[in-house]
Amino acid sequence: MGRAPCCDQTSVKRGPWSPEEDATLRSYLERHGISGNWIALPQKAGLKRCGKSCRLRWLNYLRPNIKHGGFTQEEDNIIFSLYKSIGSRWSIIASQLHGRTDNDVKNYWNSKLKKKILTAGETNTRHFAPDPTADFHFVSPSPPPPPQPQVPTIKSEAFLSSSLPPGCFDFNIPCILHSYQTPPILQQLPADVVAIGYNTPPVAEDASVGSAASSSVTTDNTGDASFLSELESSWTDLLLASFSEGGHQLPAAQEIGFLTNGEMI
DNA sequence: AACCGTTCCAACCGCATGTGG
DNA sequence: GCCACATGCGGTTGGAACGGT
Repeated sequence: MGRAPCCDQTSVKRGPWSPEEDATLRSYLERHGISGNWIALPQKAGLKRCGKSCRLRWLNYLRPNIKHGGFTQEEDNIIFSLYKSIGSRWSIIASQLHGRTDNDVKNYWNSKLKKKILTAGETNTRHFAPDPTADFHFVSPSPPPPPQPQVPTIKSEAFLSSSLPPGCFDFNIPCILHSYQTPPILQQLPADVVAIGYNTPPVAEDASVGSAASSSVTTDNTGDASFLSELESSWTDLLLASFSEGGHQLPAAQEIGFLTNGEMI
């Protein structure tokens, strides 16, 4: 006995949507909005479609400001960076790209971008068509180089979170970006560090700095590092974690350690 | 022109998660 | 806390379009 279908499969139309159906759905939603019940919508709108199908059609195709096809290099970079960090969380990835749907991003990844990256990998390209003007550059998943010798911070610059890819922050806060050649000395971190991490052997097993078993060190000013626990340890991951945690109580100013196997992103 | 393989994308399916009673 | 239902999400599929032979 399988799962019960969400609607009567015999009385609903399936397959491609006709222009008339699109117009009916669009017109209904423009008049009534998405009032919270997709299941009841088809009947109210006079459509012989499953509610889930209506929802999908609206979200992926009819919704205003949807972009189709023509992904830019910058979008490629963002998709790859996020995929590398969080995997196939298409809705999250899509939320970082204005006007893109999860379905679109997923299709694009499966049909084009994955092959593009594999091709780039075969040619042993360290960087995948980096865009020098982009805020966010992608680093190909090549094996990490040997650990670097301990040297102090080599670069520090201020930036606004709004200069990061769209959606990373829903608010605009000043940040200070430090680049390290090696993991920072934890004891010297300022009190308002939100998240730090490194991808070399951990130096401390301490409740305030997270789990050594994950090969990462995390901390935040709220004392709650759990939101980072499932992420793989790399500075890229931690940067994204910090930026995607809009619900966290972030201080007015942040310091975020940032290391990518010795490379700046 | 006909056939065949490939690509691309809209749509479906079913599980996971959220929410209200 | 439990249950039922709605919604969200990611994997998969079907078929149209396209290109090569």
